[in-house]
Amino acid sequence: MSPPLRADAARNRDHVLATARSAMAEGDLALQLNDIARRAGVGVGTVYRHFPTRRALVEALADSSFTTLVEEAHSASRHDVAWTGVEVLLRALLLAQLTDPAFTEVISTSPDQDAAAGTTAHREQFRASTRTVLERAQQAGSLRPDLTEDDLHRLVCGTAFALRISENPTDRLDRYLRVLLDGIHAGRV
Amino acid sequence: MSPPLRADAARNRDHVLATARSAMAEGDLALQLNDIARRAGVGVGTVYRHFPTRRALVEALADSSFTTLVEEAHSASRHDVAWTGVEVLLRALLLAQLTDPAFTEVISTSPDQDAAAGTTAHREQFRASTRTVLERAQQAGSLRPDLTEDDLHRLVCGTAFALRISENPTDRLDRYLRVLLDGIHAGRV
Amino acid sequence: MSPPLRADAARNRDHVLATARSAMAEGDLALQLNDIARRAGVGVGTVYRHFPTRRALVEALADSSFTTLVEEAHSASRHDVAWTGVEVLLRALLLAQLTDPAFTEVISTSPDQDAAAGTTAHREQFRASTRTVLERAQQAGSLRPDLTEDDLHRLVCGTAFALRISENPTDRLDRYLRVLLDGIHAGRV
Amino acid sequence: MSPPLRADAARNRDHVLATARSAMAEGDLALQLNDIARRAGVGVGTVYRHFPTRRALVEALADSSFTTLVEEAHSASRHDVAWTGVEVLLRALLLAQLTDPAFTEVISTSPDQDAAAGTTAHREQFRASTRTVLERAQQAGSLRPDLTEDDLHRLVCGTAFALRISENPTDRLDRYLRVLLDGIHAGRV
DNA sequence: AATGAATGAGCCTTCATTCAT
DNA sequence: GATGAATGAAGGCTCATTCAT
Repeated sequence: MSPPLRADAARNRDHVLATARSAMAEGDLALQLNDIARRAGVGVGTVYRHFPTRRALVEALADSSFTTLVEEAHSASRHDVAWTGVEVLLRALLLAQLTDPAFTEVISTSPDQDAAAGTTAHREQFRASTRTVLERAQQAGSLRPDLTEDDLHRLVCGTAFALRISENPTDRLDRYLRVLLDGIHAGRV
Repeated sequence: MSPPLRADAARNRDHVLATARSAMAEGDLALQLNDIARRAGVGVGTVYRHFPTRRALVEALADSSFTTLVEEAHSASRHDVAWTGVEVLLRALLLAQLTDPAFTEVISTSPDQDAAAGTTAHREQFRASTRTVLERAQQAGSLRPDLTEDDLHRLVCGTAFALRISENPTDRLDRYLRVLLDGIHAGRV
Repeated sequence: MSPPLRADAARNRDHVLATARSAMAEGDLALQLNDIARRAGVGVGTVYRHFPTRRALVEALADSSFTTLVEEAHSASRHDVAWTGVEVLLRALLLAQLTDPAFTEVISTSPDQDAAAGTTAHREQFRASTRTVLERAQQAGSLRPDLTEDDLHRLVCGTAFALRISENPTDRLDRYLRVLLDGIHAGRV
Repeated sequence: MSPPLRADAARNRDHVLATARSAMAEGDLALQLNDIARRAGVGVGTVYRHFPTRRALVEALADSSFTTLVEEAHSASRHDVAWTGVEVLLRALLLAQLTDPAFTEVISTSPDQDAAAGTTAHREQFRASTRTVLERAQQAGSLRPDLTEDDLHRLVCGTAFALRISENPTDRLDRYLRVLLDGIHAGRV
């Protein structure tokens, strides 16, 4: 659709992205375009050219996490054991959120009016895989039948939130994930 | 500690609080002191006198939810059936968050450097009750032994988050709470 | 409606107005609020408090010219000789435009969505007087019958424009005004 | 003076001009070079190469109106009836302004420091014809003797302005032009 | 010649906080 | 105590112009 970027432009764009990623990693979730420009040693205009809004930048940052996740979700949807698919999928989604604050923002938020095409596509693909995973597990009788794909999605976001407000998120990851998995398992109902 | 407020000052304070509560209820989570002052028909200075920081105002707003919750937690800690205590406590904590955004902010956040005495006290009392509830349930064998009081606390905040990013939080409350309760129940381990 | 300004606030407001008037007189028709603030030695916020938009400032600037003009127009509408009323009115309107660029902007422009109450009132009063002047002169047979009050209004704005793009506006004023007056006199038709 | 343009360059130039003309016709009087470039599907650099300043572009746009006008003015200067020459000339100048905003900008403005050769020439030719028309009419006793060519010029610009700030310029053209013509006719003095 | 990415000054506006009245 | 005017740092964004490709 759009022509490939010129080499120098691409380099700039990547540099801005890298800078933004660092900023977020350091906990600066505000991600102000002016600030990123300054940090990247680049004119504001350059940042605005590549990312007309803060949201556009966030989505671009989230892209790689999203790509990975989409693949993981797809393979999760083909696991021999349906329930294992659920486990794998949820862990992947949770891990992505612990790792990448930009991704967390995108995934915890309703789709943007004018999201990048890529983001919309990823979302759609991920939803599809999730739906498959969910249906298989429900048919296998291992997943509560009263949960929808949206529910799963949000419950994982909630778990990620619980981890985020904790001191050592990574240490607790397995425990909290286990709680979630046990909670959604059908056995108990 | 501080002298009782003059009657008119107290009236002002209450009015500001009421205004702020309305604002938050309407979804204005920014809660700008200037804005509140204007809405309350009161000078900015007045707001600042009573609530030197935004956080102070938020804590004041959260106070009544906190008071209620502390009572509920206390009575939960005396339930005949330990597990029922857990259920009651968690539901109360969850409900408070769905109802009162100010409370949500306070409870999802590490204690403030210079929090109001009341807030600190409430927090402590609530922690104590929670601890009791938790220990009783763990001794009764109904609650996973590997969960601490902090874990419980955060898991509920996570569940509240999951509800908050949903369309009709109230409709889903019971389902999500059930997931959480099943997840933390010891039966499965 | 709004409470009277505090003394110091009023002083500030006046100072900003004076600064803005100077700026315009010096030919700076852009009238940027930041710039005015700097020139006035006042915080930007102060300017914005008193004049939330550039237009509000312009209207405030135009106010005194408008007040004078409205009076002149009113007395013009009571002249014994209807045609003299026309002459007086048009000269007054023309002069106001040569003297006050802010007034020129307001009067050459369609009424603002949210104009100050004063501006709207002035406009209305001026229109009314103009209408009277016009009707009397038309009934006396001295003014072309095919001209409306809007036409008069705009023709004067046009004449003011002709003067503005000239080197020595004031020197030409009488000549251009004469051309206009002769042009709208009925005698010739 | 400058070498003839390469064919493709000429095509580009024309295309930019056409785009700019459309933009102005649509009421975009700002005429930002960046914007024009984008609309024309051409690099900014290309626009800058052909038109180093906004003004240069405006003058280029005005060129064709100017050419036509110069011819009309010339033929007006040869009318049998001197006064008719005045009528024809003024109407032509007025019409050009109603039709072409670029021309209006050029003609209402003092000659540019570094105007294109063509513009300067056109101006000169137009001035010459106007002077002729004016002198003949004054000698014939039909035009006020106290008007200079500059006066005529500006009075027409003023009339154009009056029309421009009106709702239906074209509907009023004849009336306003009549007012002007009657105003400058010598009969009345 | 053409391209269009980059620049960065600079305007607009908001808002937390202070302090004279 | 209450008031609300003043402050000005700070962030958002645009756009004329340059220059490497």
